[in-house]
Amino acid sequence: MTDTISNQNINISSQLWSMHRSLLKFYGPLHWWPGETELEIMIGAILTQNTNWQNVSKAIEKIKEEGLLDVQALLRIEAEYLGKLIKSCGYYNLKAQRLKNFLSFFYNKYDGSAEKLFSRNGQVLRTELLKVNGIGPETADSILLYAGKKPIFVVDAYTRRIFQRHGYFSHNEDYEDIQCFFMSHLPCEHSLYNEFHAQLVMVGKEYCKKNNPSCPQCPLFSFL
DNA sequence: TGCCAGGCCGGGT
DNA sequence: ACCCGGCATGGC
Repeated sequence: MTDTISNQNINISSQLWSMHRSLLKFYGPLHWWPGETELEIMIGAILTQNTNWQNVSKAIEKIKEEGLLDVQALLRIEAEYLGKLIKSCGYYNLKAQRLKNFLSFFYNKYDGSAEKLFSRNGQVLRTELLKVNGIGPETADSILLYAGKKPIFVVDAYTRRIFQRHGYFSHNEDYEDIQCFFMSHLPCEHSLYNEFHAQLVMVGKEYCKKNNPSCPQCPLFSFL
C-alpha cells in the first residue's frame, strides 16, 4: 500500500522532471522575469493580472519614460495620473490603486528596500503580501519567486489548463492544492521553479489556449 | 468581428 | 464555503 503510493509519487516526480527537461531543450533558458530591478518585476506582477504581457510592457515603458519607476515617486503622483500611464494594460483604475496599495506597504514597512523586504522568510512574507488589497496568491508568489528568488512555485491559468489536459487535475482544485502538487514532487529550488513556470507560460501561450485543442507541434504532446 | 489575456475583490447565497 | 459580476485595453 505505502509502496504503491510512494511509487506513484516517484513516478509523478520523474514525469514532471522529464517535462521540464523537454521544455528546456525546446526553448532553451528563458531568463525570467522580464524586468531589470526587483521593483520593476513587482510592478509587472501586479499589472499582468489577467492581462497580456505585451500590454503590460507598454505600461512599464510609459512609467520609465516619465522617470517614475521609483517607489516614492509613484506614491507621490495621483492615482488618476498613474492610471493614465498604465492605461494600456487594462483595468487601469483598479491597478493604479493596487499598485499604490502595494507601494505603501513596501515603503511603510520596508523603506522601499527590496533587500529588507526579501530578508524576510518566504512564507512569512507571503502572508504579509496576501493582506495587501489587490495581491492574491499568484501575484504574491510571482513577487516572491521572481523578485525575491524564494523557492515558491507559481500557479497560473496556463499551469492549471496544461495539467488538466494531461489528466493530473480535475476542475475544482484550489490554488494551494496545485501549488502543493508541484512543490511536493519537485526539488525545492528557486531556479527550477523559475524556469518551469516560465516554460509553462510559453507552452500555454503558443499551444494550450482556451479553445485550442492540443496539437503535435506542442513540446509536451508526447506526454499526453 | 469576437474572443482572449501570466487575477482579484466584494457581495450574495 | 462556493459562485458570480465587475474591472478594460490591445492583438489576432
